[in-house]
Amino acid sequence: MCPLDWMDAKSVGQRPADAEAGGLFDTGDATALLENLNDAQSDAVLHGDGPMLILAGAGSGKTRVITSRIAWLISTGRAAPNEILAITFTNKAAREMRERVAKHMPTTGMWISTFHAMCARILRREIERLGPWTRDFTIYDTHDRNLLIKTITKDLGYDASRFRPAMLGSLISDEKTGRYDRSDFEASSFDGSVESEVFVKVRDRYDAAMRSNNALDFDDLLVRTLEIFDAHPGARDTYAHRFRYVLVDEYQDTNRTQYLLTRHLAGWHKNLAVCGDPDQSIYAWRGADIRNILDFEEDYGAGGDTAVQVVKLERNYRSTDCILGAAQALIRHNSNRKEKDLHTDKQAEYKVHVLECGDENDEANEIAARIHGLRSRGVGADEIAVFYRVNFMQRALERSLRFAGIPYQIVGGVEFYKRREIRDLISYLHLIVNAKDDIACRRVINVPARGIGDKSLEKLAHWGAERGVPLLAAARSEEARAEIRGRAKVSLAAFAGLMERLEDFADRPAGDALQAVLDETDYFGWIASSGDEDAPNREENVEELRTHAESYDQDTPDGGLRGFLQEVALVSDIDGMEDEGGARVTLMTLHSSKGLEFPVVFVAGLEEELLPHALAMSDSEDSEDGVEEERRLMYVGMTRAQDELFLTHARTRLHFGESSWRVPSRFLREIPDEFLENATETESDDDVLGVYEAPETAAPNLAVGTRVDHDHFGFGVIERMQGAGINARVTVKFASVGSKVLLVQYANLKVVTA
DNA sequence: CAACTAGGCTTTTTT
DNA sequence: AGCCTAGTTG
Repeated sequence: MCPLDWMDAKSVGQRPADAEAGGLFDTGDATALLENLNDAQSDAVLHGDGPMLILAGAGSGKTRVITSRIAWLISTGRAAPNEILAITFTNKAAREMRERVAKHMPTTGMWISTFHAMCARILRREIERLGPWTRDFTIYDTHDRNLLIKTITKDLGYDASRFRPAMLGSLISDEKTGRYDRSDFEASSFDGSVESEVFVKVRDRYDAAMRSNNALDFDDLLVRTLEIFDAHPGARDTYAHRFRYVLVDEYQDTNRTQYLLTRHLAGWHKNLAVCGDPDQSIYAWRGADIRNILDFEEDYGAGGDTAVQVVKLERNYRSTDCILGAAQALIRHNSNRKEKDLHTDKQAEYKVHVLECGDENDEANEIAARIHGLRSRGVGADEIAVFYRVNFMQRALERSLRFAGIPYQIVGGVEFYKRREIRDLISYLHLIVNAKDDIACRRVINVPARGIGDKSLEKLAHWGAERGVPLLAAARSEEARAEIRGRAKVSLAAFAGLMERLEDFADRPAGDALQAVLDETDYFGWIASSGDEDAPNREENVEELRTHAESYDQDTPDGGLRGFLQEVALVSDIDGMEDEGGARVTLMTLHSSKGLEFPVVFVAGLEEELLPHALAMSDSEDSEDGVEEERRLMYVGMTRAQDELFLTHARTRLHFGESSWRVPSRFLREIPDEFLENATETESDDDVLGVYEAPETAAPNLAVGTRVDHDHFGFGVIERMQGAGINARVTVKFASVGSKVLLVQYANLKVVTA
């Protein structure tokens, strides 16, 4: 096998279970594909050549249309499998689409992936055209990116707490995803300020560092591919000629760079089908530009020889009329949208439930209790999902579910690949493949702790920088080590030797390489001796990584360490979601829920400042744009539900260790009563911007004489209550320390019932 | 010079 | 409540 082709290994291994060996697919299969499609759906499936825009409302059977279309194109001989390019939003969606197409025919040679995975694949072949990079480049995730920016910022002598790496990083990203034009930058007050001066300096240094580290960040994957397409038409045409049909899903969430890539890829055959729903555009903050889909018709129709075929999928097969009605009523509050007539035949058995709760724990307990009820009614745990706006909300939910004995899985959150031990080991592997990866080297040079501290590291980095030599090369240089004394010097030599022994594993299977790292570093020994109470957990994580690597080797014999690292770099939260392994309730952010569906859905935290989120309203130029995107997010969440939908909010919530009063979300008021059950008390008597009145006492369940439990002071009895709302105070007589006056909102008192 | 401990400050969402 | 930074100790 040609070494450049190792990225193809994966698709080669894929073989549909029910494909007939050899032979073509009988045309009868094509008619079977069209069964049970409505008119609009079959229009989309049967569209011939030329551009097509599929406006697919929530739950309108979009995935089925795309997969049927692919199958139709192939079974009618319009395209060979390797002439199909389908781009999805997540790796999980790509995997599912491949599986569904595979039910009809072999998918060998078909490209079904995300933009990022596609670009990574192209770059593994083409990037050497751009100069310093080699095809062994490392992909940096956001965390790696921020680490590098931080060292650069400090290196330039700036205060990293004033110029925060994450902030600078997202500006760099904004530029690359085309969120801002150059002219926007120049026109803004940002230009010419100290901030912009710092930004420009950091950005240029970052760019240079990425080249010398032989690394690319997520945005670079797209941008560098685009650069190659622009500068090397021959290279571009290889792909443009190959892909006779191009399909892009979730088109409303593509950014400027992805738009341009799509233009290149579909530029030859011009058979581009895009699919999406402007009402579900929720990634503007990441550079997604809704104009891509809104202007598609004009864009691809104007001056072209074929008009754009526009198909509207407006029949919803997912939700009940009540859920759909509520969601539609909500989204109509967005002024900046095209109205569409989404309808369903499914009669509601239940209205949308609105649950008002005391605090975040009550909310979580209430959800757990409802789930318990649902399950005893025969609803499977895997048929239930809980969505929330921000990750920290997961903790309270998790605790309640665990307490209630309800099995659950969390998508995202403390992601597996973000855990320290996993990052350490992956960094070792990166360093084996790409010796120029200074971020990886910095990470592992003192892991396990071998007495190489900041000072030695900086000396080494300085030595390397002066000579334009990577950190690892410096560590391996006797001359560089001569500048360092004591135990650090000895350890450095040991580290150099270690890496030399690991070097050869670059071309070996991932499992072997990982095992070598574990052996060489005595990683388990180091975990065990750390005395960390978390040690067993960390060992387990490492075991899981080992299993992961081994199964990758098994499934992808030609992938090797490089292939494994690539896959790992691009896995997303949602990709880890398991469909098997016992029925479990799924917990995830609203953003992650896109594209999924569940019979029963809970959306928690329907409060102002949380949903819509405060930062979404403050940080865009136009706060109304921010609110509209939040409303779309809510819309996405609601339309995931098939039969039953619960919306919950709390009166107080603990955030940053402080409890505060919450105002129910405006989104609740925007849903007409007719769709709701248990309308909240704020419904009736509030004007448009109604303010939620805090109850007289901070906690209605507290009263003089109530027995309470306090985290620190233990048991006590309430002697006196004063103040109201946020100032409410109680005097509690504790068994241990006598009487104390406490602010109710901070005290976290639990009523003792027994 | 590296490992350990206390205070400050922060988190929206993710390929 | 946690993570990072700065200050302290071995």
